Amino acid sequence: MVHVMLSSSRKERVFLRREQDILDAALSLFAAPDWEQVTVEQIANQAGVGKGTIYKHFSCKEEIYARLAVDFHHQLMRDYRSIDASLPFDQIFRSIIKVSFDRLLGDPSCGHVSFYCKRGQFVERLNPELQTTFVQMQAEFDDFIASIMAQGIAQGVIPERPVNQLTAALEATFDGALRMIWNQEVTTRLDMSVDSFLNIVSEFMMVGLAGLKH
Amino acid sequence: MVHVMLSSSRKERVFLRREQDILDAALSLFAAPDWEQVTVEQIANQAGVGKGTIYKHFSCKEEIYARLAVDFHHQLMRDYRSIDASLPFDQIFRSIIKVSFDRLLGDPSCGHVSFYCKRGQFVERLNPELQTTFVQMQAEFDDFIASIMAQGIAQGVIPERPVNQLTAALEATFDGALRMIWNQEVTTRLDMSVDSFLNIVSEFMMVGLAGLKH
Amino acid sequence: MVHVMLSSSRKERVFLRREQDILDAALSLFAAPDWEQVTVEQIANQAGVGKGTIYKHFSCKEEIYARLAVDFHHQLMRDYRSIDASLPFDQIFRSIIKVSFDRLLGDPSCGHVSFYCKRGQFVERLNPELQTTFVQMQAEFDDFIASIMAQGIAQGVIPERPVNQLTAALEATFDGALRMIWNQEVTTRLDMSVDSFLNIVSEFMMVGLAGLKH
Amino acid sequence: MVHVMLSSSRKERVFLRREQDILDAALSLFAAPDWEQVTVEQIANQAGVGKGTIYKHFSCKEEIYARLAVDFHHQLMRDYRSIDASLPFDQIFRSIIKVSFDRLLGDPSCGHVSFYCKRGQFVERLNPELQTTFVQMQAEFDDFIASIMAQGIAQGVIPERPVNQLTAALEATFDGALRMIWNQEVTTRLDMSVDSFLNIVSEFMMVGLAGLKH
DNA sequence: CATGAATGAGTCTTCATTCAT
DNA sequence: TATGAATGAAGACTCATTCAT
Repeated sequence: MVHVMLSSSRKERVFLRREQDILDAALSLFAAPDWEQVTVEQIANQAGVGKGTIYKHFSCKEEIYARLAVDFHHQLMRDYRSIDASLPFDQIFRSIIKVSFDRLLGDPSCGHVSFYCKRGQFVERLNPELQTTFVQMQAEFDDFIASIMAQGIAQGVIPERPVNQLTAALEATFDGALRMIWNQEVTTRLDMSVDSFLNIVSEFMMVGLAGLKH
Repeated sequence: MVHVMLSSSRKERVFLRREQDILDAALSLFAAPDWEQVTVEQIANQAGVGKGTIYKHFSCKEEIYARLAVDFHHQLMRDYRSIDASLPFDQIFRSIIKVSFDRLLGDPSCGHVSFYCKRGQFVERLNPELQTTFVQMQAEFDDFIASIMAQGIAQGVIPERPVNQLTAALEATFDGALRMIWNQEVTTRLDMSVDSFLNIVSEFMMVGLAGLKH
Repeated sequence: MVHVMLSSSRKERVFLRREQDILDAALSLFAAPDWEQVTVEQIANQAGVGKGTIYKHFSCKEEIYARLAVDFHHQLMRDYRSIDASLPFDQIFRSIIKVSFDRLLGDPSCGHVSFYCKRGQFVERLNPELQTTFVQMQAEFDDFIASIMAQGIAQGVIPERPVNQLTAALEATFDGALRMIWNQEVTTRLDMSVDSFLNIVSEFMMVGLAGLKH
Repeated sequence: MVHVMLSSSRKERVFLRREQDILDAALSLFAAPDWEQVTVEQIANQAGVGKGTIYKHFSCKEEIYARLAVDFHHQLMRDYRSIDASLPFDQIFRSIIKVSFDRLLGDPSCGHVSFYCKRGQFVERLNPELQTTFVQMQAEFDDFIASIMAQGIAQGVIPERPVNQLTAALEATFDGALRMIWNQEVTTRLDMSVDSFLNIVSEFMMVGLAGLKH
């Protein structure tokens, strides 16, 4: 009995491992500059599986992207939660920025995926289950940010305004900065190191946030 | 002889007019939400020309995008130059932001095009001539921004730092804000009007810029 | 030893039961309008067995159809044999028609299966054993019909002609009528009830058969 | 001017000829026993054109079948109209049967196509224009049959009943007979020549029709 | 020069069948 | 024996680009 269960569990483990192989393969391909042209066949080859196998794990190509985005979200939230919540606001804030950039830059494909999944109609095309997941992810993220902002307001470091107003420009800056790095505009056009760029952007965000009028 | 020349000249005018027709057609199609799926055939139909004619004017599909980006750049620069240079820095700065957003939001296709042309490897795939044009465009833009920043520094409104450091985060914020608007994140997720969003973002940029430490 | 035999016998019973489960599952799926798109996986799911199990019982998908056709043939023959052979010919004849239509229309999947198995090359692709079975089935059916026709001839109700000539047009009418019902031509295009249609067709067959000249 | 028009007309002629090539190719492939497995690529190869060319002429695979069915309908109607309408009913009736069988048996693919297009949901999946065409075709056919039947009734050869009741069983017999010939049941199982079979079937139809009670 | 028919490589997706556990 | 994951050959359809007229 135990043996049977182990055997069954093994099969399941192998299946899940292969699913991860596929996700890893996709992620590695999405890191390349031509990530938008990645085909299901390429993913299959890279994962060392047949094309049909992909469709045992994912109902369509976009579901792979979605799953990667979900995985990425969980990683990011784990990173966030590992930040010491007792630190003063500005240190938490900087940590969040740093952690976010680290994640997104550590693997360009993460960024590509996030970016892809933000495309108009992307979520709408997913199956209902995944749509719900995406909604929950957003809520989880928003809640976290809201709690941090509340702390900042309590500490008097940032103005007392609705959270969405506080984060609006931050998100914009963050997103834009990422894209500039991915597009290699930072190192070529701006001619500065990514680190310097991130320092400036972080400073900018901190100052901008604190300076938002009441 | 004269007749022939006139005839040739008229032909040439017709030819150029047709080129503009194609560009206009492409622009109008790129305004739709499904602009990424626009085909050469659709452009040809919209322009009222044959598909083959497109290739008399542009060596490939991407060249159309490139040409639109060039045209857009010129419009934007014209807008910029129409700003009264004698105003105080912060008014000029706000005007630039306003003018930029107006252009990019007034016509979604402009945004789509700029966005498309920033894709990795896009410029590299163009023919040398267009590549040069893109480099010049960038230089022209940089020069303009540099001159404005110099003014701000001279007026003591912004810190005395290299231009690229001053503009780095601004560009990021600007880009990110645009994308958020296009993706309809502003009106749905952040649940605020585009106008409110732009006000916050502009304020944020102004404050952030002024607050960049030495 | 005895224990082993019992065990084996039970196993065997379970195995045969499972085979019937598969056949039942297939039959139930073939009843739907999209029966031509039924997949092996659907059959396995419906039967509550694994896809691989199907291939322990049937060497290929078509063999399932073949087996269903065989089962159906036996049902039909049983129906036929339950008709009182001492009745006058025309009552027997009408009973046969009625029984046949009842069977084939009572369960659409029976019809779909018969129809499928009549497709060109279908029998030829089967394994020799099944081919033989099909030949025997046909022979059994032909013999039965021949005996009925002989009765009719003896009673002077139908002309004295070779059986194949007597049944040729009957079969055609019967087949065609079935298909018209399945295709819903009867209720839509002809705009009559299936019952009225069957009455007319039965009458037509009876009259046509009796009227075949010598 | 004339030259230009001729030139334009030539292109059009070539285009139409190629369309006919594709239809001819499809028709020839649909004649084979494995006609249900014919692929777009096969049609393209047979027609000597590229796969993409097919889609310049037909929006999808099923449209090819539909067009073939339309063409076939016109041929058949032309055949029908060439029958001398002043003949006595039973001669007209036999002519119609003969002409129909000749057409459908002269080219097996015609039959396959008619058969395919009668499949449930086939017409529903076509574009509205073709759906209308199919409705009109049916109406045209029905009108023709109705006029013939009216003649038969007027001559007192067949009972005075609604047309749909008169034709219901005829259609069934006709359809069934065709399928039996295509499936080679006639020559193998019934062991008679197609001609003999057709004679019997025609006789059967004539007798059955005349004998339908009031 | 203008045209649009022709092209065919490339895309996603399906499914009968196999085979290791 | 039962399983279901894996396979890969097809399949329908798309579209940027070419080229004969």
